[in-house]
Amino acid sequence: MAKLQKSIDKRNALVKATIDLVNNNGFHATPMSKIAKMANVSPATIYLYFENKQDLVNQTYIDVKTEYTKYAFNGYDANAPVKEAFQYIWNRIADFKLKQCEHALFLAQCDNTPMIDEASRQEGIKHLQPLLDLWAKGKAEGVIKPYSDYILYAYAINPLAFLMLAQKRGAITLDDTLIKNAFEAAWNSIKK
Amino acid sequence: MAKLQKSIDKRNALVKATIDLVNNNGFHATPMSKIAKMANVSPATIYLYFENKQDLVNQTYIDVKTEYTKYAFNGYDANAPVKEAFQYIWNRIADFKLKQCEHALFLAQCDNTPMIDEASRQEGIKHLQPLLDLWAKGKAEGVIKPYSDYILYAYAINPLAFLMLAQKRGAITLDDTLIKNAFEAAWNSIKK
DNA sequence: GTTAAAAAAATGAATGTTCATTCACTTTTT
DNA sequence: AAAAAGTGAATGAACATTCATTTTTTTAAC
Repeated sequence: MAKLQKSIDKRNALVKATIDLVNNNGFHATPMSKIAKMANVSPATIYLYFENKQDLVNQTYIDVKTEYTKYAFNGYDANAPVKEAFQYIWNRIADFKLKQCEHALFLAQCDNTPMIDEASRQEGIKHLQPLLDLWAKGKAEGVIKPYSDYILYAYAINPLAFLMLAQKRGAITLDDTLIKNAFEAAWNSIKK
Repeated sequence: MAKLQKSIDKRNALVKATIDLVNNNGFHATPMSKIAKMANVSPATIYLYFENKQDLVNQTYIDVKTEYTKYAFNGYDANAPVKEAFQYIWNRIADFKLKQCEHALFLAQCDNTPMIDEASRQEGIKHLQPLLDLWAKGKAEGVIKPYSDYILYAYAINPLAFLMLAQKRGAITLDDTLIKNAFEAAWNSIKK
């Protein structure tokens, strides 16, 4: 009850500031005081919304992961043919990483770092279920190679993270042609 | 002169401790005092070998990256046919990530984090030149798709990093079959 | 070879700073 | 006027780095 009365805007500002600062400096190099300043609140206020710094970053991770997967599966038709369905999800994911680059980078940092609690990491994985279901269906139909989900993910989805990073560092520019090529490569590496 | 007299063993112990602790706690959560303790030296001794903490981690990154690429290209014949040559390098890289898992994880963390100086990152990239040369040759011969090096890397090499991470977290076990499949997927995604 | 003085390397204990978190108080909302 | 939300200024712990000494190694004279 008390919690619901608190301004959701403030929580959002804190989460946003956390993403921004952690992206640019890393978790341990972003002081609570800076997060507070960027969110225009007092440091003490953070503790009204989050237990402590670890909780703040865990919740931020879950928030962003949820946003990511919601976007990825938004409008997705689980009954469409496998390739079509996969292409839909893949494009949504690419789109997310292109448009919400900062959020995607934050997730990459969380996933490659001991920054997040194991529990939160597990929690984050669950959100991908629809994609795993699609792969199961594709394997059953003999359309997709009988690899484990991890292999499929490593070959069909994860490369996008690398491309985002390369773009962020100014090494490439992700235009439509490049994305189209990347999808073909992704599909080819998992289709039977 | 003075520098050469200092024990190379101590430097190595410090680098090793850094890898271990940064892997498990992240850069900013590993105090110099712990690195010193693990390397069996005094905190002050670190400053005889490295300018400061940032320098220590930069040098560690370069060290590991050098070791990685040396291993990857060891015994490599640049005149072999493209697929064969690529398979050789790919297998060496997979081998490295399997056998030197901790080092591979350290590199992944450095590459996805604002932990390393941009200069050291650039320095690290140079070491991959032989692979880029091979791709250029492959493209010229029409054996490899005309994608940028970043795309090729994203699809053919980077997935290995994801698989290592999955293994480290206990989600999969990388056996020979799995590696063989992964190579086929890698090659298929870049071959013309 | 032995030895002692000089140089180099190594150290444990400061030093000063930064930071997460708390607290006593104020402002806003109900 | 009571409750909730918010605050700026402590508090105390952790940490990177430095410093005054000590230990080890090197040098070279005998």
